[in-house]
Amino acid sequence: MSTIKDIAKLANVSTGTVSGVLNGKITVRPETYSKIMDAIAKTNYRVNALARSLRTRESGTLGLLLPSIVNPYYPLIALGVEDCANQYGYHVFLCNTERDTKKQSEYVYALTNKVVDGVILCNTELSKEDFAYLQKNNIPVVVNYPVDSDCADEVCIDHQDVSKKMIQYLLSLGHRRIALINGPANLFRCQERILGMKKAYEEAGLKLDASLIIEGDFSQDFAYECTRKLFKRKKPPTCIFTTDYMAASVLNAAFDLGIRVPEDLSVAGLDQAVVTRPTLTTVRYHSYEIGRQFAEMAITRKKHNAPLKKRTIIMPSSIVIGNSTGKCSSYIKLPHENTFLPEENREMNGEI
Amino acid sequence: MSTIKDIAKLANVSTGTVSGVLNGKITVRPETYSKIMDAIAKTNYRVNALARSLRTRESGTLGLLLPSIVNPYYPLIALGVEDCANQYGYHVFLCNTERDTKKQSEYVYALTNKVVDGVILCNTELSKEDFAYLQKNNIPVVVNYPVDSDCADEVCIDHQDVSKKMIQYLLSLGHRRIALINGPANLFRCQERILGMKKAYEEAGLKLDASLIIEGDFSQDFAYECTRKLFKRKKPPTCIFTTDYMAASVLNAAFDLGIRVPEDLSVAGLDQAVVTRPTLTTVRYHSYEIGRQFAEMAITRKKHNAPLKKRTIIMPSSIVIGNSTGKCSSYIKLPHENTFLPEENREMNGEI
DNA sequence: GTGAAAGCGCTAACAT
DNA sequence: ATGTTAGCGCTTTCAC
Repeated sequence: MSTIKDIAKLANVSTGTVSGVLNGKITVRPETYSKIMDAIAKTNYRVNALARSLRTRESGTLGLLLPSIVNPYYPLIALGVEDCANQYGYHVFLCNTERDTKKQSEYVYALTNKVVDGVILCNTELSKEDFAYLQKNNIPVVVNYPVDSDCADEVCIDHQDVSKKMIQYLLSLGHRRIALINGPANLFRCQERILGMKKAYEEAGLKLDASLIIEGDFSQDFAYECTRKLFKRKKPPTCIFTTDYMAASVLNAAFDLGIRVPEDLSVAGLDQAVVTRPTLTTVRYHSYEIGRQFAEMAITRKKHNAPLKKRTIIMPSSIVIGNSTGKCSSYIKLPHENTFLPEENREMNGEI
Repeated sequence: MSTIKDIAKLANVSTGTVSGVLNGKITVRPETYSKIMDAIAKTNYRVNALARSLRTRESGTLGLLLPSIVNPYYPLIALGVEDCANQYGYHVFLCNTERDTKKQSEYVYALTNKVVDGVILCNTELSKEDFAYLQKNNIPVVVNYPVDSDCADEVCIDHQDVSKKMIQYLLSLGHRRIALINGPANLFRCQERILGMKKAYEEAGLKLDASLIIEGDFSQDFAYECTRKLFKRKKPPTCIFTTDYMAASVLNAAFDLGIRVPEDLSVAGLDQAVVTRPTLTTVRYHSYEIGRQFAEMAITRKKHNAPLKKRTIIMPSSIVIGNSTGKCSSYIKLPHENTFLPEENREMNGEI
């Protein structure tokens, strides 16, 4: 490997000149320029990014923390992050934490050691210590959930609103027993989804059966088993609302149970990450764009020398109606069910 | 950020001692040891990996080139690579090339600049120049297809054998019009799959309709459209064989066309990356393990100081029978079809 | 066992 | 316009 010194010697100039030319920071005589370029071509010279970063304190790398890479939602985001980063000449360390707090910490510290220019926390809620550590080291942080810090940027989705609107839509189809297969209850977005659901019920003057809000772990296995269990209940749901990845599993479970979708069960997803039959009613998040925003935020914050005020973007989202949801029917009316109008429906005061 | 100098000053020792202790390369008096440790704890010191790498020429990072990240096969591999790398204290640059030759090149050069300890080329067939460049820079390279170089390791799958066995299985079900929705014809594994298919037909004494071998681009859109087109043919296939990601799309297309799987059409996949209904007959590759092997190879090659001989591993694979394949029937016998035993079948000499 | 000092390859003042 | 030089933070001889 040739170094800047070799180039300087070959071109009969100083290393400073070579460096200046390479970075477009100085103007030189055309003669000098070509001498340098010739030398570079001859030696196949390439900058050592490590040495450069050591001096400039810029590494041209971003760390992207994801809770999963198997859930198809995240590759979509990673794609956006990567594309945008590449456009800026940046690269991305992919850090798949598997929702493991320890792995999260390790990544945070490892990334700091490697002097990344920014860290993107996608659905990765760090501990106070880890977050503080990033801040102390002046590493630009971009998150997709609200944080206290004034100097971390946020690329968010109004999860509460999304959830509320979807539930409203499902209620409008006549569903009164909607199960929410949620993620871990301590996560912000999961709490928001519950709130949105509650609001939708409240505003409709309906009461919500709390047993239909289920805390899961975002895994397909859980969703599958959960669906089976729901259908062992005396009053199974007429509709299941969950993330796309889990919804795919719900569809499979329904298939295996001989439950028709949407005739017997409506299924609604969240984040438009899977392609199924029947097609899924879901919420489009523009994941790729979210990814791009993540990178954009991190990089611009780094490039900005002056301290930047916190920036918050709420990304748009829209409900996409598929074939997995339909009017609520009573196909799976169980023997023990009241054959009269169920009490839930009565609460709707004839709005159906 | 505190440096090794700060620690040295605080502990009243030299930087060399601190460094030696930190890397476990020297033994010091317990007293000295605790002085250093105290100082480190007090200052929250963390090594600067950049500076260290600049000296040691080891960065603790691997570059992983993938042709796609949306195809669920690749996240699975990435997971394996990452986990194994992490165990060795390494990190992974995820490089999603989208099968774009230019992006591939750019990544190769960028990674070299950043002084990666190894590059994993997963289904990424580099140009001669790019490959040579890596070799010239002494960067350990691991591939999953045969390469000329004596010093690149190979973690392969016997694609020909896999393809042959699957086709044999499908033939055994009575299928005689099996369509192969393949990837780009210039790719090694795609060629191998064709060869395997041909062998299976040959050995069965059957002749293969070349028009059923279709060059695709691994995209779901292509697979979907391709399926539709196949069913516009006078003689549609009774079976479609393709990769899992595309197979999922084939299932969707069949659903949309009202074609029942497996009654009207059998579908077989490759790489066990999707979960569908009906469940897919596919080939299990142990993708996660492949990923681990990738990382293992790259890292051990780097750690080995003496030049290592080329290592080649053939990873096992096994056919997994799902519900997407079944005995060939004549459900979709079209009016123009001969009602007598089709000529293809006659070639089987009564073996059916 | 520990310290001093050179140097990895680069950039950025500061000279000229 | 170009050269000189210090130094980023670390490791590693080589002394002692």
